[in-house]
Amino acid sequence: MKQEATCEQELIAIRDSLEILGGKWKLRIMRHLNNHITETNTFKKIQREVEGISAKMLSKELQDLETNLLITRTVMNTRPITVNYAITEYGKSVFPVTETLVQWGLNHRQKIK
Amino acid sequence: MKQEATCEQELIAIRDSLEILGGKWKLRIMRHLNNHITETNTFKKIQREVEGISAKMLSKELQDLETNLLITRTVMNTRPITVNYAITEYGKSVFPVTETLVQWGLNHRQKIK
DNA sequence: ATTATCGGTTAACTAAAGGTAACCGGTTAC
DNA sequence: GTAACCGGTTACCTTTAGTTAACCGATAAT
Repeated sequence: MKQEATCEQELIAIRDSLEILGGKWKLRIMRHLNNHITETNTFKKIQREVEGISAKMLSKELQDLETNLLITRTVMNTRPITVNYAITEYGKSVFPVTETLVQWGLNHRQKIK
Repeated sequence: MKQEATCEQELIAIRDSLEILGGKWKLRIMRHLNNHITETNTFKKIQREVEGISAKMLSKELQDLETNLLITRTVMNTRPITVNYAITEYGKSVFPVTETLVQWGLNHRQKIK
């Protein structure tokens, strides 16, 4: 549901969101997982498809997202071992955030060209 | 209008958006200006109401936002001189982004408590 | 004359984010 | 046995973000 808040509370809410979702990679990872929600998403696959991210950053960002219950990490019983990352129900709540950023970015690109 | 894109283009769009709107302060400043769109927003007033921001950061962030045509800066003919910052028509397009972050932040705060 | 307000700038610094490259154990294919 | 793939970790370094405090000129109030 839509919630009401004072301007001050709104700014605090933005700060809270950015603490969890801010930085260069987290929202991109979340969007990617949401776009591939029916597939298995291994570490290497994510690294290939979220262009430019290093193993170190990906590892750290995935840990942060898991800590905040936005994704799950599952070690699969395969040879060689693979690890599947999946978005949680709660993680799906991030979709509107990524969607507005996608739309704004697409629109901005059109505007400046 | 809503635009369609491939997953790859979507991730690029998010990157583009974050290049312009990312960081700790820009979205908070934009939200504040949007919430006080009918008032005059002077430097000191913004600094008081966007809690925690230093003069240096505010100055820098306002310059960045002006460069990207999201806000205007107007020196007023008052004594002492005041400067009014106002959101542009284009700047209003950022509102949905801040709105989803506000809602997510409010919801998250409820969830973890 | 002194103090205060406005709208900043500057310098010096610290902290956080992010990048690069080497390396790890385990497994499988050649 | 050697090379390749998976899923990372570690150490080292650079860059960016952000903080603190001092200071500036102009104007106005006491």
